[in-house]
Amino acid sequence: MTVVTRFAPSPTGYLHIGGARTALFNWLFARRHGGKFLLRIEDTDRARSTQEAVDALLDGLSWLGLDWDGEAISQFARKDRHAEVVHQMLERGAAYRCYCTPQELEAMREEQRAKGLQPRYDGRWRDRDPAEAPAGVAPAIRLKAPQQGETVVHDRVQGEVRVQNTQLDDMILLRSDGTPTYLLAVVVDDHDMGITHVIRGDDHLTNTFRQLQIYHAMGWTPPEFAHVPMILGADGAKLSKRHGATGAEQYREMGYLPEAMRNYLLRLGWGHGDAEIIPTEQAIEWFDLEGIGRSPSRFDFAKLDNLNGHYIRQADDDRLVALTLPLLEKRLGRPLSEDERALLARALPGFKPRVKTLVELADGAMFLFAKRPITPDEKATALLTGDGKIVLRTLSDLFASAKDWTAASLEQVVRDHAEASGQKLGKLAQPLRAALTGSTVSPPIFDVVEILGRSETLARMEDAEKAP
RNA sequence: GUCCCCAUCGUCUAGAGGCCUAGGACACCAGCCUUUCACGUUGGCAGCACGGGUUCGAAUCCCGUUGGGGACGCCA
Repeated sequence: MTVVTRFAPSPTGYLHIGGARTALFNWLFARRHGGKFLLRIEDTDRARSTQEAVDALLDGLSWLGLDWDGEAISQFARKDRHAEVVHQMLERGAAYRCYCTPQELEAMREEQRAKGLQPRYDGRWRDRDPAEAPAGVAPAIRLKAPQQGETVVHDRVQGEVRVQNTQLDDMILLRSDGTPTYLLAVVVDDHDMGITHVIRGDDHLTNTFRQLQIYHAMGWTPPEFAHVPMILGADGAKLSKRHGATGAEQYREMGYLPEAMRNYLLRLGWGHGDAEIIPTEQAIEWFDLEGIGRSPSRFDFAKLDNLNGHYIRQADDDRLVALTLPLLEKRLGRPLSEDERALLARALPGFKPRVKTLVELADGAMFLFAKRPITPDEKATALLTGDGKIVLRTLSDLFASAKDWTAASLEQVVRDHAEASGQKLGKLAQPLRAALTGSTVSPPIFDVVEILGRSETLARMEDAEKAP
């Protein structure tokens, strides 16, 4: 049997990070088994389902590198088929018409709650003669659910989960306006699309009982289910806007690499022995449902940062330049020239091991393009007084007469001077760093000197000397 | 409120009754490396929620308590 999985988000305007992990698991499982990964947009709520909202979803998935097979399917477009199935159920006596008004149902629920009961439809139209139907009321169609026994979900993550059928009521399948409800649409679509494995958030676990009843009523074979525990915020509460970034594209903006996100999301709720760094190729080889944990996990930025730093170090230089370019241009408010791009490319290796995100990379590289005189930060300024100025004067002279402008030879010049004058190298390097980068933290300073070039270096040193 | 699920270091996890003196990773602390900060490397801190069982033996099985999460719509 060929594996067919799906990701079925409703368009909320962005790809929720929990949804992203669900999509990743489905994608991985399909790729692992040489199956298909389908995408279905649950767009039956017309108000929310704008084109922008759908595009945001697709963008998020594309960024994460989760490619789906075939065209994305619109659930809304399938509403006639959903209605058709409900009418089949009506014909075979598995469903019935309910003429209750929303007000009547609300009153009923209110009464039940007052008695401390679980609010449930009491089945008042289940066996009632349709001839008693009030005139002018369009009926909703409900499932004639079993009233005895129990419904059991054999879940690949949660195990065997059972509920008494008395806990479930006769759910609405088709609204009085003829549109299908979510529970029904999902089942029909999953069946028609040939989905073999439904991997989704465990907020759907209790929905599964009702969906199973629909499968049974139609005589369809249900797919395998795997309900993945949810992702919580650092404080253990359900992940929400309050926790900051909930959308995948926000992570892109914060400078995370898609491969780092994939690795992080994979390890959040799934494990394979002691493996931590799991590139996607390896993940496809290893991914299984057995490795999914059963308890909810908390989102941890520190670990994401660590992973992102790792993947930045691994990343190809040209790619990093391309990704950082727009961030720099936004900061500078102008495009980078060819020369400046080359400068960035040469400086990149120095930044790679010291940044966790592309944003940090862009921030760190800004000094390269700053207009003279640069503005040193507080700590750097402190290094550029008294002794610092003397150091710069001396180094300026040494550099000015240097015949070979390379990091190695310039470093040798400074080292020789340090030794001759009995000073520690750091004593000389720090004022230099402050003068050239405006900071006390930077890539190796002689690399910076080489990359900046003779004239810019000497000019910045002079600026710092002259500064009050 | 009713029903369902869950419970190992601060966080993510390994653990399928004896391989557990509970392992790894992140974070944190210290040493080394070093021109800064990182990277790298060495070491350290830190956990089986609690209470009962079952068993020769329990982090692992059972029950309860507590705590957390989810579901209860003519939303998805």
